Amino acid sequence: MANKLTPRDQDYSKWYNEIVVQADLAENSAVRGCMVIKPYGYAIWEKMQAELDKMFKATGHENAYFPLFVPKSLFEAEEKNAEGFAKECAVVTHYRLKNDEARPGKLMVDPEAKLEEELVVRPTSEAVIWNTYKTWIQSYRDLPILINQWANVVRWEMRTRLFLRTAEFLWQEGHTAHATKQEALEETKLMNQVYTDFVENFMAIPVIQGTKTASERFAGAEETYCIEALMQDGKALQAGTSHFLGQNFAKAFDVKFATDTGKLDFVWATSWGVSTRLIGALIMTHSDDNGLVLPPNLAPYQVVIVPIYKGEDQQKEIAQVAQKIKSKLEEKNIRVKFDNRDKFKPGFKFHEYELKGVPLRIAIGPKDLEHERVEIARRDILTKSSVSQVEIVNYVEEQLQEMQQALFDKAKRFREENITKVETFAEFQSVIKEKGGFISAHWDGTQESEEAIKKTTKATIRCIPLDAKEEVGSCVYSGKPSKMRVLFAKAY
RNA sequence: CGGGGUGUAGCGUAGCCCGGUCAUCGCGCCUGCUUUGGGAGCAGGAGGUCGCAGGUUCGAAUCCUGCCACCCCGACCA
Repeated sequence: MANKLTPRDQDYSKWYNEIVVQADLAENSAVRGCMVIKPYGYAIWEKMQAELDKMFKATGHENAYFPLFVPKSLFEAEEKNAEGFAKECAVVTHYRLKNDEARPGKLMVDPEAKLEEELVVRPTSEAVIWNTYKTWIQSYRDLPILINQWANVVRWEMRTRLFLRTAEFLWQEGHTAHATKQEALEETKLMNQVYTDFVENFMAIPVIQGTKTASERFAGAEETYCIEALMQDGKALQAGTSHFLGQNFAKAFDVKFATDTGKLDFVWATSWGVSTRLIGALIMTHSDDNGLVLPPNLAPYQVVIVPIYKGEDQQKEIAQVAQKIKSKLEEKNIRVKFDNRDKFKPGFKFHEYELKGVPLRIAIGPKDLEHERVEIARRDILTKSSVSQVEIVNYVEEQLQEMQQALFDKAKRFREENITKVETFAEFQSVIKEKGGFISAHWDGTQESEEAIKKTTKATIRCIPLDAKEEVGSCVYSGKPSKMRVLFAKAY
Protein backbone atom coordinates (compact mmCIF):
# COMPACT_ATOMS: atom_id res chain seq x y z
CA MET A 1 0.00 0.00 0.00
CA ALA A 2 1.73 3.06 -1.19
CA ASN A 3 0.01 6.26 -0.35
CA LYS A 4 -2.17 6.19 2.68
CA LEU A 5 -1.41 9.73 3.61
CA THR A 6 -4.10 12.07 4.69
CA PRO A 7 -3.82 15.78 4.09
CA ARG A 8 -3.63 16.09 7.85
CA ASP A 9 -0.43 14.16 7.99
CA GLN A 10 1.26 17.30 6.79
CA ASP A 11 3.44 15.12 4.71
CA TYR A 12 2.13 16.49 1.49
CA SER A 13 5.45 16.29 -0.21
CA LYS A 14 5.52 12.49 -0.39
CA TRP A 15 2.03 12.62 -1.62
CA TYR A 16 2.77 15.12 -4.33
CA ASN A 17 5.76 13.02 -5.29
CA GLU A 18 3.66 10.07 -6.25
CA ILE A 19 1.06 11.95 -8.06
CA VAL A 20 1.84 15.21 -9.66
CA VAL A 21 5.23 16.46 -8.88
CA GLN A 22 8.66 15.44 -8.00
CA ALA A 23 10.95 17.54 -5.94
CA ASP A 24 14.19 17.89 -7.75
CA LEU A 25 16.72 16.37 -5.41
CA ALA A 26 19.69 16.93 -7.65
CA GLU A 27 22.95 17.07 -5.79
CA ASN A 28 23.50 20.64 -6.75
CA SER A 29 22.15 22.73 -3.95
CA ALA A 30 21.31 25.48 -6.39
CA VAL A 31 18.12 23.75 -7.43
CA ARG A 32 17.03 23.18 -3.87
CA GLY A 33 13.39 23.90 -3.39
CA CYS A 34 12.47 23.80 -7.04
CA MET A 35 9.85 21.53 -8.48
CA VAL A 36 9.37 19.30 -11.44
CA ILE A 37 5.76 19.34 -12.45
CA LYS A 38 4.83 16.03 -14.03
CA PRO A 39 2.53 15.95 -17.06
CA TYR A 40 -0.54 15.10 -15.03
CA GLY A 41 0.06 18.04 -12.73
CA TYR A 42 0.91 20.34 -15.59
CA ALA A 43 -2.33 19.43 -17.33
CA ILE A 44 -4.14 20.80 -14.29
CA TRP A 45 -2.11 23.98 -14.48
CA GLU A 46 -2.95 24.33 -18.18
CA LYS A 47 -6.63 24.05 -17.39
CA MET A 48 -6.25 26.76 -14.79
CA GLN A 49 -4.32 28.96 -17.19
CA ALA A 50 -6.91 28.59 -19.92
CA GLU A 51 -9.77 29.57 -17.65
CA LEU A 52 -7.93 32.50 -16.08
CA ASP A 53 -6.87 33.72 -19.49
CA LYS A 54 -10.47 33.69 -20.61
CA MET A 55 -11.47 35.72 -17.56
CA PHE A 56 -8.63 38.20 -17.99
CA LYS A 57 -9.52 38.78 -21.62
CA ALA A 58 -13.18 39.17 -20.73
CA THR A 59 -12.14 42.01 -18.44
CA GLY A 60 -10.12 43.73 -21.13
CA HIS A 61 -6.61 42.44 -20.47
CA GLU A 62 -3.92 41.29 -22.88
CA ASN A 63 -0.90 39.05 -22.45
CA ALA A 64 2.69 40.20 -22.92
CA TYR A 65 6.11 39.12 -21.77
CA PHE A 66 8.94 40.93 -19.99
CA PRO A 67 12.55 39.92 -19.24
CA LEU A 68 13.58 37.50 -16.52
CA PHE A 69 16.56 39.64 -15.49
CA VAL A 70 16.26 42.92 -13.69
CA PRO A 71 19.34 45.14 -13.51
CA LYS A 72 20.00 45.91 -9.88
CA SER A 73 19.65 49.65 -10.42
CA LEU A 74 16.14 49.17 -11.74
CA PHE A 75 15.25 46.77 -9.02
CA GLU A 76 16.16 49.20 -6.27
CA ALA A 77 14.23 52.10 -7.74
CA GLU A 78 11.07 51.53 -5.72
CA GLU A 79 12.60 51.35 -2.30
CA LYS A 80 9.92 49.59 -0.32
CA ASN A 81 9.46 46.96 -2.99
CA ALA A 82 13.20 46.41 -3.23
CA GLU A 83 13.59 46.21 0.51
CA GLY A 84 10.75 43.73 0.80
CA PHE A 85 12.30 41.35 -1.69
CA ALA A 86 16.00 42.03 -1.13
CA LYS A 87 16.47 39.11 1.24
CA GLU A 88 15.22 36.54 -1.23
CA CYS A 89 16.80 37.43 -4.53
CA ALA A 90 18.90 35.22 -6.76
CA VAL A 91 21.52 37.42 -8.36
CA VAL A 92 23.48 36.85 -11.56
CA THR A 93 27.02 38.15 -11.24
CA HIS A 94 28.88 36.38 -14.06
CA TYR A 95 28.15 35.37 -17.60
CA ARG A 96 30.73 32.70 -18.37
CA LEU A 97 32.39 29.52 -17.12
CA LYS A 98 35.83 28.23 -18.00
CA ASN A 99 37.91 25.10 -17.49
CA ASP A 100 39.30 24.83 -14.01
CA GLU A 101 42.99 24.11 -14.42
CA ALA A 102 43.28 22.92 -10.86
CA ARG A 103 40.63 20.25 -11.43
CA PRO A 104 40.79 18.78 -14.92
CA GLY A 105 37.40 18.20 -16.51
CA LYS A 106 35.70 20.59 -14.11
CA LEU A 107 34.41 24.08 -14.67
CA MET A 108 34.73 27.26 -12.69
CA VAL A 109 33.20 30.71 -12.88
CA ASP A 110 35.42 32.86 -15.04
CA PRO A 111 36.44 35.77 -12.84
CA GLU A 112 37.12 37.76 -16.01
CA ALA A 113 33.44 37.51 -16.87
CA LYS A 114 32.06 39.54 -14.02
CA LEU A 115 29.06 41.64 -14.95
CA GLU A 116 29.45 45.34 -14.53
CA GLU A 117 26.00 45.46 -13.01
CA GLU A 118 24.43 42.51 -11.26
CA LEU A 119 21.18 41.14 -12.61
CA VAL A 120 18.41 40.18 -10.23
CA VAL A 121 16.34 37.19 -11.29
CA ARG A 122 12.85 38.62 -11.00
CA PRO A 123 11.01 37.79 -7.79
CA THR A 124 8.21 39.90 -9.31
CA SER A 125 8.18 42.16 -12.34
CA GLU A 126 7.03 45.60 -11.25
CA ALA A 127 10.47 47.08 -11.79
CA VAL A 128 11.08 45.87 -15.35
CA ILE A 129 7.53 46.53 -16.35
CA TRP A 130 7.31 50.04 -14.99
CA ASN A 131 10.62 50.89 -16.52
CA THR A 132 9.05 49.83 -19.81
CA TYR A 133 5.74 51.54 -19.24
CA LYS A 134 7.66 54.78 -18.84
CA THR A 135 8.41 54.68 -22.53
CA TRP A 136 4.85 53.73 -23.48
CA ILE A 137 2.96 56.40 -21.63
CA GLN A 138 2.86 60.10 -22.50
CA SER A 139 -0.78 61.03 -22.55
CA TYR A 140 -4.03 60.05 -20.90
CA ARG A 141 -4.85 58.62 -24.32
CA ASP A 142 -2.25 55.91 -23.72
CA LEU A 143 -4.11 54.77 -20.62
CA PRO A 144 -5.17 52.44 -19.27
CA ILE A 145 -2.62 49.73 -19.95
CA LEU A 146 -4.06 46.38 -18.96
CA ILE A 147 -1.41 43.71 -19.30
CA ASN A 148 -0.89 40.26 -17.87
CA GLN A 149 2.15 38.05 -18.15
CA TRP A 150 2.56 34.32 -17.59
CA ALA A 151 6.00 33.74 -16.19
CA ASN A 152 8.25 32.06 -13.71
CA VAL A 153 9.69 33.95 -10.79
CA VAL A 154 12.35 33.11 -8.23
CA ARG A 155 12.22 33.80 -4.54
CA TRP A 156 15.11 32.42 -2.55
CA GLU A 157 13.14 31.43 0.52
CA MET A 158 14.94 30.09 3.53
CA ARG A 159 12.52 27.28 3.73
CA THR A 160 10.62 25.84 0.83
CA ARG A 161 7.57 23.65 0.63
CA LEU A 162 6.34 21.98 -2.50
CA PHE A 163 3.77 24.06 -4.34
CA LEU A 164 3.20 26.37 -1.41
CA ARG A 165 6.62 27.94 -1.35
CA THR A 166 9.03 26.77 -3.99
CA ALA A 167 12.16 28.70 -4.90
CA GLU A 168 10.93 28.98 -8.47
CA PHE A 169 7.27 29.05 -9.26
CA LEU A 170 4.95 29.69 -12.17
CA TRP A 171 2.37 32.39 -12.01
CA GLN A 172 0.59 35.14 -13.82
CA GLU A 173 1.14 38.73 -12.87
CA GLY A 174 -1.10 41.50 -14.06
CA HIS A 175 0.32 45.03 -14.22
CA THR A 176 -2.00 47.86 -15.05
CA ALA A 177 -1.57 51.59 -15.42
CA HIS A 178 -4.39 54.09 -14.98
CA ALA A 179 -5.08 57.78 -15.22
CA THR A 180 -7.04 58.03 -12.00
CA LYS A 181 -6.84 56.65 -8.51
CA GLN A 182 -10.47 55.68 -8.71
CA GLU A 183 -9.96 53.59 -11.82
CA ALA A 184 -6.91 51.83 -10.37
CA LEU A 185 -8.78 51.03 -7.19
CA GLU A 186 -11.65 49.61 -9.18
CA GLU A 187 -9.23 47.47 -11.17
CA THR A 188 -7.69 46.16 -7.95
CA LYS A 189 -11.07 45.13 -6.61
CA LEU A 190 -12.23 43.77 -9.96
CA MET A 191 -9.28 41.42 -10.21
CA ASN A 192 -9.73 40.23 -6.67
CA GLN A 193 -13.30 39.41 -7.66
CA VAL A 194 -12.10 37.62 -10.79
CA TYR A 195 -9.83 35.49 -8.59
CA THR A 196 -12.69 34.78 -6.23
CA ASP A 197 -14.92 33.63 -9.07
CA PHE A 198 -12.19 31.49 -10.54
CA VAL A 199 -11.12 29.82 -7.32
CA GLU A 200 -14.66 29.24 -6.06
CA ASN A 201 -16.43 28.27 -9.25
CA PHE A 202 -13.67 26.57 -11.15
CA MET A 203 -11.51 25.09 -8.41
CA ALA A 204 -14.35 24.57 -5.94
CA ILE A 205 -12.35 26.20 -3.15
CA PRO A 206 -14.29 28.67 -1.02
CA VAL A 207 -12.40 31.84 -0.16
CA ILE A 208 -12.79 34.91 2.00
CA GLN A 209 -12.15 38.24 0.37
CA GLY A 210 -10.47 40.90 2.38
CA THR A 211 -7.69 43.41 2.67
CA LYS A 212 -4.32 42.95 4.33
CA THR A 213 -3.10 44.89 7.32
CA ALA A 214 -0.18 47.25 6.75
CA SER A 215 2.36 44.71 7.95
CA GLU A 216 1.08 41.93 5.70
CA ARG A 217 0.77 44.16 2.66
CA PHE A 218 2.76 43.66 -0.53
CA ALA A 219 6.01 45.60 -0.46
CA GLY A 220 5.34 48.83 -2.29
CA ALA A 221 1.54 48.62 -2.23
CA GLU A 222 -0.88 51.04 -0.63
CA GLU A 223 -3.57 48.44 -0.28
CA THR A 224 -3.55 44.68 -0.78
CA TYR A 225 -6.74 42.79 -1.50
CA CYS A 226 -6.59 39.06 -1.07
CA ILE A 227 -8.50 35.83 -1.05
CA GLU A 228 -7.87 33.48 1.84
CA ALA A 229 -8.70 29.79 1.86
CA LEU A 230 -8.73 27.26 4.68
CA MET A 231 -6.90 23.95 4.28
CA GLN A 232 -8.07 20.67 5.81
CA ASP A 233 -5.44 20.82 8.53
CA GLY A 234 -6.82 24.11 9.82
CA LYS A 235 -4.15 26.35 8.36
CA ALA A 236 -4.99 29.31 6.15
CA LEU A 237 -3.56 29.82 2.70
CA GLN A 238 -3.36 33.06 0.78
CA ALA A 239 -4.72 32.01 -2.59
CA GLY A 240 -4.38 35.22 -4.54
CA THR A 241 -3.62 38.90 -4.16
CA SER A 242 -4.47 42.12 -5.94
CA HIS A 243 -2.55 45.27 -5.08
CA PHE A 244 -3.36 48.93 -5.37
CA LEU A 245 0.09 50.43 -5.87
CA GLY A 246 -0.91 54.07 -5.79
CA GLN A 247 1.64 56.25 -7.58
CA ASN A 248 4.63 54.60 -5.91
CA PHE A 249 6.00 52.91 -8.98
CA ALA A 250 5.17 55.82 -11.27
CA LYS A 251 7.17 58.06 -8.99
CA ALA A 252 10.04 55.60 -8.69
CA PHE A 253 10.28 55.22 -12.47
CA ASP A 254 9.14 58.70 -13.33
CA VAL A 255 6.08 57.70 -15.32
CA LYS A 256 4.08 60.87 -15.94
CA PHE A 257 1.31 61.56 -18.39
CA ALA A 258 -0.48 64.60 -19.73
CA THR A 259 -4.03 64.69 -18.40
CA ASP A 260 -7.03 65.76 -20.45
CA THR A 261 -6.69 69.19 -18.86
CA GLY A 262 -3.10 69.49 -19.96
CA LYS A 263 -1.47 68.93 -16.59
CA LEU A 264 1.24 66.39 -15.80
CA ASP A 265 0.43 63.68 -13.31
CA PHE A 266 1.89 60.39 -12.12
CA VAL A 267 0.24 57.20 -13.32
CA TRP A 268 -1.77 55.00 -10.93
CA ALA A 269 -0.86 51.34 -10.79
CA THR A 270 -2.12 47.91 -9.82
CA SER A 271 -0.62 44.46 -9.84
CA TRP A 272 -2.21 41.09 -9.14
CA GLY A 273 -1.20 37.47 -9.25
CA VAL A 274 -1.93 33.84 -8.61
CA SER A 275 0.59 31.04 -8.79
CA THR A 276 1.12 27.30 -8.87
CA ARG A 277 0.45 27.57 -5.17
CA LEU A 278 -3.18 27.20 -6.18
CA ILE A 279 -2.45 23.60 -7.14
CA GLY A 280 -1.31 23.07 -3.57
CA ALA A 281 -4.54 24.65 -2.36
CA LEU A 282 -6.49 22.33 -4.62
CA ILE A 283 -4.82 19.25 -3.23
CA MET A 284 -5.04 20.32 0.39
CA THR A 285 -8.67 21.31 0.11
CA HIS A 286 -10.22 18.31 -1.58
CA SER A 287 -7.95 15.31 -1.29
CA ASP A 288 -8.58 12.37 1.03
CA ASP A 289 -6.94 9.18 2.26
CA ASN A 290 -7.36 7.53 -1.11
CA GLY A 291 -5.48 10.22 -2.97
CA LEU A 292 -6.29 13.29 -4.96
CA VAL A 293 -9.83 14.43 -5.54
CA LEU A 294 -10.06 16.73 -8.54
CA PRO A 295 -12.99 18.98 -9.32
CA PRO A 296 -14.40 17.96 -12.72
CA ASN A 297 -13.56 21.39 -14.15
CA LEU A 298 -9.86 20.81 -13.59
CA ALA A 299 -9.44 17.08 -14.04
CA PRO A 300 -7.18 16.29 -17.02
CA TYR A 301 -9.68 13.56 -17.75
CA GLN A 302 -13.08 13.65 -16.14
CA VAL A 303 -13.99 10.07 -16.88
CA VAL A 304 -11.84 6.97 -17.10
CA ILE A 305 -13.15 3.77 -18.64
CA VAL A 306 -11.72 0.54 -17.23
CA PRO A 307 -12.52 -2.68 -19.08
CA ILE A 308 -12.86 -5.98 -17.26
CA TYR A 309 -12.37 -9.08 -19.35
CA LYS A 310 -11.06 -12.59 -19.72
CA GLY A 311 -9.19 -13.33 -22.90
CA GLU A 312 -8.59 -11.41 -26.05
CA ASP A 313 -12.02 -11.88 -27.62
CA GLN A 314 -13.77 -10.42 -24.66
CA GLN A 315 -11.29 -7.57 -24.50
CA LYS A 316 -12.04 -6.71 -28.10
CA GLU A 317 -15.76 -6.88 -27.56
CA ILE A 318 -15.61 -4.63 -24.53
CA ALA A 319 -13.20 -2.23 -26.21
CA GLN A 320 -15.76 -1.68 -28.93
CA VAL A 321 -18.43 -0.73 -26.42
CA ALA A 322 -15.97 1.42 -24.50
CA GLN A 323 -14.90 3.31 -27.60
CA LYS A 324 -18.51 3.98 -28.47
CA ILE A 325 -19.19 5.36 -25.00
CA LYS A 326 -16.01 7.40 -25.18
CA SER A 327 -16.98 9.10 -28.42
CA LYS A 328 -20.50 9.75 -27.22
CA LEU A 329 -19.12 11.49 -24.14
CA GLU A 330 -16.55 13.39 -26.15
CA GLU A 331 -19.30 14.77 -28.34
CA LYS A 332 -20.46 16.55 -25.21
CA ASN A 333 -16.93 17.87 -24.60
CA ILE A 334 -16.32 15.51 -21.74
CA ARG A 335 -12.67 14.52 -21.33
CA VAL A 336 -12.42 10.73 -21.37
CA LYS A 337 -9.58 8.26 -21.03
CA PHE A 338 -10.06 4.65 -22.03
CA ASP A 339 -7.46 2.57 -20.25
CA ASN A 340 -7.16 -0.60 -22.31
CA ARG A 341 -3.72 -1.54 -21.04
CA ASP A 342 -3.44 -5.28 -20.73
CA LYS A 343 -0.51 -5.13 -18.35
CA PHE A 344 -2.59 -4.11 -15.38
CA LYS A 345 -5.54 -5.71 -13.70
CA PRO A 346 -8.76 -3.79 -13.13
CA GLY A 347 -8.26 -3.58 -9.38
CA PHE A 348 -4.89 -1.97 -9.91
CA LYS A 349 -6.37 0.57 -12.28
CA PHE A 350 -9.19 1.40 -9.88
CA HIS A 351 -6.67 2.36 -7.26
CA GLU A 352 -4.50 4.25 -9.65
CA TYR A 353 -7.31 6.50 -10.83
CA GLU A 354 -8.50 7.05 -7.31
CA LEU A 355 -5.01 8.20 -6.47
CA LYS A 356 -5.13 10.52 -9.44
CA GLY A 357 -8.51 11.88 -8.43
CA VAL A 358 -10.37 11.17 -11.67
CA PRO A 359 -13.96 12.27 -10.95
CA LEU A 360 -15.84 9.39 -12.58
CA ARG A 361 -14.83 5.83 -13.36
CA ILE A 362 -16.78 3.64 -15.72
CA ALA A 363 -16.17 -0.11 -15.42
CA ILE A 364 -17.37 -2.40 -18.18
CA GLY A 365 -17.27 -6.19 -17.81
CA PRO A 366 -19.05 -9.21 -19.23
CA LYS A 367 -21.90 -8.90 -16.73
CA ASP A 368 -22.47 -5.32 -17.82
CA LEU A 369 -22.41 -6.27 -21.48
CA GLU A 370 -25.07 -8.85 -20.84
CA HIS A 371 -27.44 -6.31 -19.30
CA GLU A 372 -26.32 -3.38 -21.46
CA ARG A 373 -25.28 -1.45 -18.40
CA VAL A 374 -22.04 -0.10 -16.93
CA GLU A 375 -20.81 0.58 -13.43
CA ILE A 376 -20.08 4.22 -12.67
CA ALA A 377 -18.15 5.19 -9.55
CA ARG A 378 -17.80 8.69 -8.17
CA ARG A 379 -14.47 9.70 -6.68
CA ASP A 380 -15.51 12.20 -4.02
CA ILE A 381 -18.14 10.12 -2.23
CA LEU A 382 -16.85 6.73 -3.41
CA THR A 383 -20.23 5.45 -4.57
CA LYS A 384 -20.91 2.99 -7.36
CA SER A 385 -24.04 2.80 -9.49
CA SER A 386 -25.18 0.57 -12.29
CA VAL A 387 -26.28 2.71 -15.23
CA SER A 388 -28.02 1.66 -18.42
CA GLN A 389 -25.88 2.27 -21.47
CA VAL A 390 -28.44 4.56 -23.06
CA GLU A 391 -28.41 6.84 -20.04
CA ILE A 392 -24.67 7.16 -19.68
CA VAL A 393 -24.20 10.56 -21.26
CA ASN A 394 -26.91 12.23 -19.24
CA TYR A 395 -25.83 10.51 -16.08
CA VAL A 396 -22.20 11.50 -16.51
CA GLU A 397 -23.00 15.11 -17.29
CA GLU A 398 -25.23 15.31 -14.26
CA GLN A 399 -22.74 13.65 -11.95
CA LEU A 400 -19.87 15.85 -13.07
CA GLN A 401 -21.92 18.93 -12.34
CA GLU A 402 -23.06 17.57 -9.04
CA MET A 403 -19.56 16.64 -7.98
CA GLN A 404 -18.20 20.08 -8.81
CA GLN A 405 -20.85 21.59 -6.58
CA ALA A 406 -20.53 18.96 -3.87
CA LEU A 407 -16.80 19.60 -3.51
CA PHE A 408 -17.38 23.30 -3.08
CA ASP A 409 -20.21 22.76 -0.61
CA LYS A 410 -18.20 20.32 1.45
CA ALA A 411 -15.19 22.62 1.61
CA LYS A 412 -17.40 25.56 2.48
CA ARG A 413 -19.13 23.64 5.25
CA PHE A 414 -15.73 22.71 6.65
CA ARG A 415 -14.62 26.31 6.56
CA GLU A 416 -17.78 27.60 8.24
CA GLU A 417 -17.31 25.05 11.00
CA ASN A 418 -13.79 26.32 11.45
CA ILE A 419 -14.39 30.02 11.83
CA THR A 420 -14.56 30.58 15.55
CA LYS A 421 -15.73 33.81 17.13
CA VAL A 422 -13.59 34.64 20.09
CA GLU A 423 -13.90 37.34 22.77
CA THR A 424 -10.94 36.80 25.10
CA PHE A 425 -7.27 36.19 24.49
CA ALA A 426 -7.37 33.01 26.59
CA GLU A 427 -10.05 31.68 24.28
CA PHE A 428 -8.02 32.82 21.29
CA GLN A 429 -5.00 30.85 22.45
CA SER A 430 -6.90 27.69 23.18
CA VAL A 431 -8.71 27.76 19.80
CA ILE A 432 -5.44 28.25 17.95
CA LYS A 433 -3.90 25.41 19.87
CA GLU A 434 -6.76 22.92 19.93
CA LYS A 435 -8.92 23.61 16.91
CA GLY A 436 -7.10 25.72 14.38
CA GLY A 437 -8.95 27.37 11.54
CA PHE A 438 -9.94 31.00 11.34
CA ILE A 439 -10.56 33.07 14.41
CA SER A 440 -12.88 36.00 14.12
CA ALA A 441 -11.91 38.52 16.75
CA HIS A 442 -11.81 42.22 17.51
CA TRP A 443 -8.56 44.04 16.89
CA ASP A 444 -7.66 47.57 17.89
CA GLY A 445 -5.99 48.30 14.57
CA THR A 446 -2.51 48.78 15.99
CA GLN A 447 0.59 47.07 14.76
CA GLU A 448 1.67 46.46 18.36
CA SER A 449 -1.29 44.21 19.13
CA GLU A 450 -0.96 42.43 15.80
CA GLU A 451 2.71 41.80 16.45
CA ALA A 452 2.17 40.64 20.02
CA ILE A 453 -0.53 38.19 18.97
CA LYS A 454 1.70 36.82 16.25
CA LYS A 455 4.53 36.37 18.68
CA THR A 456 2.56 34.53 21.33
CA THR A 457 0.30 32.44 19.10
CA LYS A 458 1.94 32.33 15.66
CA ALA A 459 -1.41 33.39 14.26
CA THR A 460 -1.46 36.34 11.89
CA ILE A 461 -4.24 38.54 10.65
CA ARG A 462 -5.16 36.85 7.41
CA CYS A 463 -7.43 39.65 6.31
CA ILE A 464 -9.93 42.27 7.21
CA PRO A 465 -12.94 40.71 5.47
CA LEU A 466 -14.64 42.89 2.89
CA ASP A 467 -18.02 41.93 4.29
CA ALA A 468 -17.08 42.63 7.92
CA LYS A 469 -19.89 44.43 9.68
CA GLU A 470 -19.29 47.39 11.90
CA GLU A 471 -19.62 46.15 15.42
CA VAL A 472 -18.66 47.76 18.70
CA GLY A 473 -16.20 45.65 20.68
CA SER A 474 -12.85 45.57 22.36
CA CYS A 475 -9.56 44.21 21.07
CA VAL A 476 -9.00 40.59 21.97
CA TYR A 477 -5.43 41.42 22.99
CA SER A 478 -5.29 44.98 24.32
CA GLY A 479 -8.90 45.49 25.35
CA LYS A 480 -8.93 48.80 23.52
CA PRO A 481 -12.03 49.73 21.51
CA SER A 482 -12.49 48.09 18.11
CA LYS A 483 -14.97 48.68 15.33
CA MET A 484 -14.94 45.31 13.64
CA ARG A 485 -13.70 41.77 13.68
CA VAL A 486 -10.77 40.56 11.60
CA LEU A 487 -9.73 37.02 10.71
CA PHE A 488 -6.74 35.43 12.37
CA ALA A 489 -5.16 32.07 11.56
CA LYS A 490 -1.96 30.17 11.37
CA ALA A 491 -0.97 30.29 7.75
CA TYR A 492 1.21 28.55 5.25
C1' C B 1 22.33 31.28 10.67
C1' G B 2 20.73 28.85 15.90
C1' G B 3 18.45 23.90 18.14
C1' G B 4 17.34 18.70 16.94
C1' G B 5 17.54 14.57 13.45
C1' U B 6 18.81 11.76 9.04
C1' G B 7 21.93 9.95 4.75
C1' U B 8 22.52 2.01 2.84
C1' A B 9 19.46 -0.36 -4.99
C1' G B 10 14.35 3.61 -8.42
C1' C B 11 11.38 4.14 -3.48
C1' G B 12 10.92 2.75 1.73
C1' U B 13 14.22 0.33 5.13
C1' A B 14 17.41 -3.56 8.76
C1' G B 15 22.29 -3.59 10.39
C1' C B 16 25.73 1.11 13.46
C1' C B 17 25.87 1.23 20.69
C1' C B 18 29.09 -4.09 20.81
C1' G B 19 34.22 -3.42 14.04
C1' G B 20 35.11 -9.80 11.33
C1' U B 21 30.13 -14.74 5.75
C1' C B 22 26.18 -7.91 6.80
C1' A B 23 25.35 -5.75 2.69
C1' U B 24 18.89 -7.21 5.21
C1' C B 25 13.83 -7.02 4.03
C1' G B 26 9.46 -4.95 1.47
C1' C B 27 7.72 -2.34 -2.88
C1' G B 28 9.10 -1.53 -7.80
C1' C B 29 11.84 -3.58 -12.28
C1' C B 30 13.00 -8.04 -15.93
C1' U B 31 11.67 -13.43 -17.79
C1' G B 32 8.20 -17.56 -17.81
C1' C B 33 3.59 -19.95 -16.67
C1' U B 34 -1.10 -19.42 -14.43
C1' U B 35 -4.42 -15.12 -13.64
C1' U B 36 -8.08 -10.58 -14.74
C1' G B 37 -15.61 -7.61 -11.19
C1' G B 38 -10.98 -3.67 -5.92
C1' G B 39 -3.56 -2.93 -5.85
C1' A B 40 -2.68 -11.26 -8.56
C1' G B 41 0.19 -16.10 -7.44
C1' C B 42 4.39 -19.12 -8.07
C1' A B 43 9.37 -19.82 -9.96
C1' G B 44 13.69 -17.56 -11.62
C1' G B 45 16.60 -12.96 -12.44
C1' A B 46 18.88 -7.92 -12.73
C1' G B 47 20.16 -3.88 -9.73
C1' G B 48 24.47 -1.08 -4.35
C1' U B 49 30.99 4.18 -4.97
C1' C B 50 26.65 1.77 2.38
C1' G B 51 26.41 10.78 1.19
C1' C B 52 31.85 12.54 0.14
C1' A B 53 37.06 12.86 1.79
C1' G B 54 40.60 11.58 5.18
C1' G B 55 42.09 8.71 9.62
C1' U B 56 42.35 4.41 13.27
C1' U B 57 42.78 -1.01 12.39
C1' C B 58 45.14 -7.17 10.00
C1' G B 59 39.97 -5.80 8.79
C1' A B 60 35.16 -0.11 8.61
C1' A B 61 28.25 0.64 6.48
C1' U B 62 29.76 0.17 11.79
C1' C B 63 34.80 3.87 15.52
C1' C B 64 37.25 9.13 14.90
C1' U B 65 37.82 13.98 12.10
C1' G B 66 36.30 17.24 8.34
C1' C B 67 32.96 18.38 4.51
C1' C B 68 28.28 18.00 1.76
C1' A B 69 23.14 17.24 1.36
C1' C B 70 18.28 16.56 3.16
C1' C B 71 14.22 16.72 7.00
C1' C B 72 11.81 19.01 11.47
C1' C B 73 11.61 23.51 14.82
C1' G B 74 12.80 29.26 14.76
C1' A B 75 13.81 34.16 11.88
C1' C B 76 11.80 35.21 6.00
C1' C B 77 7.55 34.44 2.73
C1' A B 78 2.82 34.07 -2.99
